[in-house]
Amino acid sequence: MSRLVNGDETRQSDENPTSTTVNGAEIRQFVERHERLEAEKKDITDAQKEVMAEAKGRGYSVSVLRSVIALRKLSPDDRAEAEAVLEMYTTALGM
Amino acid sequence: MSRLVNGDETRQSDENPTSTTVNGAEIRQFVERHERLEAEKKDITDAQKEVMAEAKGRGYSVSVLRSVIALRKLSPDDRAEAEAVLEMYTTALGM
Amino acid sequence: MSRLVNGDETRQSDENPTSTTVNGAEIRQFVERHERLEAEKKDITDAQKEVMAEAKGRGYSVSVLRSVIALRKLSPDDRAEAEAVLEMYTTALGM
Amino acid sequence: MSRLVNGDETRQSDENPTSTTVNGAEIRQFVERHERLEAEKKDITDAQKEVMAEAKGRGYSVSVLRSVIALRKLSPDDRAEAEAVLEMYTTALGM
DNA sequence: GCCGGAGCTATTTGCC
DNA sequence: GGCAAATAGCTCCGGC
Repeated sequence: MSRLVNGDETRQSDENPTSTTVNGAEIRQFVERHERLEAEKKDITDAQKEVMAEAKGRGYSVSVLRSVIALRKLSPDDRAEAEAVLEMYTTALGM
Repeated sequence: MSRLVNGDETRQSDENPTSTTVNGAEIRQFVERHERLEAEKKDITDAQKEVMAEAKGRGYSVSVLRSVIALRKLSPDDRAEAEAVLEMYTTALGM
Repeated sequence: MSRLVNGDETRQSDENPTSTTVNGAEIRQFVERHERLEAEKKDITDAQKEVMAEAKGRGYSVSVLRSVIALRKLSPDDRAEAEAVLEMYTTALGM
Repeated sequence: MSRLVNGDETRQSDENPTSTTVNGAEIRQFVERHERLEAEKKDITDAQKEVMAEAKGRGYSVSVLRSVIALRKLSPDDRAEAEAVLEMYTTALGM
């Protein structure tokens, strides 16, 4: 059976009765730091939703705004290619 | 069943020829706020990776840590129980 | 307390011991017909995935194909407007 | 993080000037197969609506029927149990 | 006729 | 890099 944790056997020894406590605290640190960051991400995601909701309230199309943001993410070359490919397909279909 | 754009959303009457400029600034506000938030999310994701990398460097299994976090996520209303589960897991792992 | 089923009390009377059987058969008919149709939908969805997988295997971009299909769904007017709105936004942003 | 198109997917060498026509037919095949399947799905969805409408006309609660179907979906591996649950519900409802 | 909730589709993220 | 699970957005249905 393989071990679920990485090597460094000394840190996992049963010889030291305090090691569990120490490791528990340590693992808890990592877990809670990660969870805290996760919560921050959620807050930001919510803020993004607010941005879109506000834009919608101002009369803008949320879906188009999303498209604009996606386009801005593309490098100019990528964007040119994206448009070229779409046009190639639509042209091939007579659209 | 899906539409690329919402029905009525131009928000552009032909009456005011300067509206494009004004809207340009407004659109830019929304777009840039959204992009800024996206960048923050990326920073946080990177920070999470650092947390995991550090934990790994301390000898912990990243996959086990992820499992622990996932378990805690399942019962957010009962943190005491979540902590008991965490302890059970760490104990079972000889930690 | 509100009743979960619609009126027509006579169909739910306890006076007739056979009504449960009759209604059980009837409800089962509806449920199973619905489930059968659901299974057919799933088969079709799977077939659609196969179509896309095959197209991908032939070297086409699945995402662009999806865009093409979405465009074909739009009425010519809707499509023109969608493109106009996107262009308006990108122009306003100097893109 | 998202791209509008996949990286290398043009599938169009410049060596063969007729490839667009050929690909047009090929693209059309994929697109139309997909659209045809979509239409079939719509027919089935309509049939499902008819089932529910008919059940409603027979005095049943659409929402309860949906619940029953959802329950059966949860344990597809144990149809006997699902049927027991169905009977329990129908009995509890005085049906 | 509108609002809220649920189901489904599509995109994204993590794993192999 | 591909695949699969998780998440978010969208659409539709039912209820008020």
